Amino acid sequence: MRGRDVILGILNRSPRTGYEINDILKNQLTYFYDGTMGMIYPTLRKLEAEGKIKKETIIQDGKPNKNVYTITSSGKQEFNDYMQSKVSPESIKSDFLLRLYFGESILSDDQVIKLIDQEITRKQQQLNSIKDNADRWKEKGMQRLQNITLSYGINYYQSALKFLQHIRSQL
Amino acid sequence: MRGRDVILGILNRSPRTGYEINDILKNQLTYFYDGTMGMIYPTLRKLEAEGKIKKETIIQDGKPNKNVYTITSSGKQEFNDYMQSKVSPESIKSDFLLRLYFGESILSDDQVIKLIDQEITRKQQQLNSIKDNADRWKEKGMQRLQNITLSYGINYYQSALKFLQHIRSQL
DNA sequence: TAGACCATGTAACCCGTTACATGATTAG
DNA sequence: CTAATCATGTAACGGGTTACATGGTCTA
Repeated sequence: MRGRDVILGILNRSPRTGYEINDILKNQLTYFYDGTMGMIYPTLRKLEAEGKIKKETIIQDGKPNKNVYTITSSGKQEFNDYMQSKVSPESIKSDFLLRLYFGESILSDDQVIKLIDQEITRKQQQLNSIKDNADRWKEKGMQRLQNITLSYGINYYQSALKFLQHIRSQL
Repeated sequence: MRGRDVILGILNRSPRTGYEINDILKNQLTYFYDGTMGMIYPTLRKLEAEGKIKKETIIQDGKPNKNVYTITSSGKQEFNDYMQSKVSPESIKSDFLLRLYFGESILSDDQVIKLIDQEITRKQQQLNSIKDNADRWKEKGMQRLQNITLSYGINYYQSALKFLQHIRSQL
């Protein structure tokens, strides 16, 4: 699972600009793929050089020009190969948990509480954000399997929050 | 949160060999940091070159020699700086969810079921593995904050499993 | 008038992965 | 006799991040 698989998958649905891809990553894939703007353009460039996607420049009035990318048959081939390949295991990086792990006798009680409160706030914001977005997404048409990924995300944030609030109340 | 922070944090507790560091990553940090053997040695090498850690070679009989690494005061400084720095947001990469997201009209029903069943199996194994390990860890001495990270992990796997089993039963 | 949104890209760098390379002891 | 455990490293590569670079429109 590399950035190119994600981008190819998005373009496999419909042609998009780099900006739109960023939007999808931020709003629909947040809790299972963290791709940044800085990764999108270099990847699009490579994919284009390899002939996996095609660029079409659209001149706009009053707005910057946009480059719309379309997947080619060779790109579709690569995406299909990816979809049939072995699923790679999930990978999580939680700086929050790492600090708790190392925190004993390094962080003061106040610092620990602050750490947990901050994490609760972050998770709460993320939960709100995917919930807000879900409505717009549903209007534009959400597929059955995509709806499962959304519920997965909501369930994930909710259970993490419940746990964090529980331990918070115990100290 | 980079590999070096993790290694520095482990060595800040007590001197270790690369092999022992790997063991800790695999057994205690699995669900919030995915570091591989291939990352440990290069990082140890860099840290040593920078004077953040010191190597001491211990000649063993009947076993390969081992290199025990100890943190230096400059290494401690870097680790403390890390612990006081801003917490970076969690990042998750789930190939499983990505495939569900793209799966509509590409994967057959059978393939979707297989995907979910495989994920259930993986999560089940990870849960069993951290539970098994927790007993040994507790015997060797587990700190209060570390116990929170362990519970977090168990809670995470259990709620993911519950969700997956629920959607599995609905199709 | 400040901030958000639209919109794109490159060069240099860094971190980590992969592939390559070795080998003895111990438990089942 | 086979697999697991102990034990370490390097060279080359790749993917992604960071810093740098630009600028108009629209909304509060």
